[in-house]
Amino acid sequence: MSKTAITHKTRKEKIPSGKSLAIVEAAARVFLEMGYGAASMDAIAAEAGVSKQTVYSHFGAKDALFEAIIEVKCDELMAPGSLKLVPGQDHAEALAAFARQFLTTVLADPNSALFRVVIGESVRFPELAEAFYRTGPTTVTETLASYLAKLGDQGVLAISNETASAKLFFAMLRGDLYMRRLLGLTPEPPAADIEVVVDEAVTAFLAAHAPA
Amino acid sequence: MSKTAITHKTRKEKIPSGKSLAIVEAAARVFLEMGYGAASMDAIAAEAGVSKQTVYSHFGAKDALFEAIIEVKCDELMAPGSLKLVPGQDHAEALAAFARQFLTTVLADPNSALFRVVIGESVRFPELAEAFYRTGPTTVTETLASYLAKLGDQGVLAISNETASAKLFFAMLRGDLYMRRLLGLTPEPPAADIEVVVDEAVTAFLAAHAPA
DNA sequence: ATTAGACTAGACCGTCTAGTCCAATTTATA
DNA sequence: TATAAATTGGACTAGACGGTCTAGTCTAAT
Repeated sequence: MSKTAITHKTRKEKIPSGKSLAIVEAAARVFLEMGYGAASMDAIAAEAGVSKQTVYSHFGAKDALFEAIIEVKCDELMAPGSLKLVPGQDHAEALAAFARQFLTTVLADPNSALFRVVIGESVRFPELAEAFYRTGPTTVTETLASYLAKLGDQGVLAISNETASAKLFFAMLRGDLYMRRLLGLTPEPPAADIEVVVDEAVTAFLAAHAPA
Repeated sequence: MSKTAITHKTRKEKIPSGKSLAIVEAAARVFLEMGYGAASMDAIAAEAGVSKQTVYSHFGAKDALFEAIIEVKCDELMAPGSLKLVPGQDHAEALAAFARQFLTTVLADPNSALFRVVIGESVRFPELAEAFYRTGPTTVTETLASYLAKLGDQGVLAISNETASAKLFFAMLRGDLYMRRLLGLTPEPPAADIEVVVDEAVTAFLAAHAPA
């Protein structure tokens, strides 16, 4: 009697299967587009092509579904190993390639929508904001910082505080274009626009860290 | 009968008088704290110590009230002339002072809440996002750009594109601390924390624009 | 004393939404 | 095929919310 498993764990509780996946994807679309408040469970069920009850069977409540969606999307954001920093080449080009990947990812449509929603709901869902910060900025900063430390040791760059320098580099990348994306004032930018930002940042960064 | 003037324009339609002001302030508090969706007109009326009908007499509807509040707050953000760039002194210190003012303002509590709300509601209220961008980033960038152009002409700094350089400078200021404020992960920072960011940004900026 | 308009408190309406319930139906499993 | 589990669809509850309306108070000018 109404014992519909709240947490879907039949068999292997692996990756969300058919319906569950459909719900997650639909919810992601609706939540990211409309925000938490304006998104209705009916809309999500309809978008998933699934009955409302099924949504509630898989995820118990709206906030739980929202949290699940955001966590999934945060992981996806970093998942594809896309943010790889490959050394070996000339360091300016390595930095540029890294920056290019970062900006392309971060400025892409679903991701900037994700950021917007996380910021907008950071009061109601502080844990999500923290999780976002941890999987996003923190991770990526550490990656760059350890690379910068290496460059510093090799004397290629003058690095006194690799973490601070890494943060500064990302700050340079999050410039005007980034802000306009945050405010929804600009569509997903073409690669050329990104390249301009990357060039400026890399140039300035290298100048600011030129070895003595 | 029941012809309570929708737009309160008795006498001189000046600055919002008693009740009107109370409503604006209460609405600002509630909207900035809870966001548009979660804020209820009842809560605003209660917070203002005013009847609901009075709120509706002064501002016709929820969205109108919200837009009014955001516009007022955007203006306040830039109003106090606080963002003055005073030349004359040593240019490093002028830049630092400007940066200090900027960050102190932008990281202050009601202002970062404002930014959060504008971002969160940028889909529903695109005009507000645009207005925010115009009164905020655009204005401040122009101020700095014209100063940088002067420094460039004097040969103090190597400035090839003053607007791009100004944007880069602000990007450097919007670093990790800024991001954590956006996500609501940190309370209003003490002046010392701001000073660190300012120093790093100014140092890097000057290094990147050192004259040949 | 009258009048007009701002204001109040709260009832009220219609709508929307989260969440529940259930009988009927589909799907999967054994 | 038979049985159990998952799903459906839609009715339903309960409450919040935007917005309106009413009845009545207060104040200041006429």
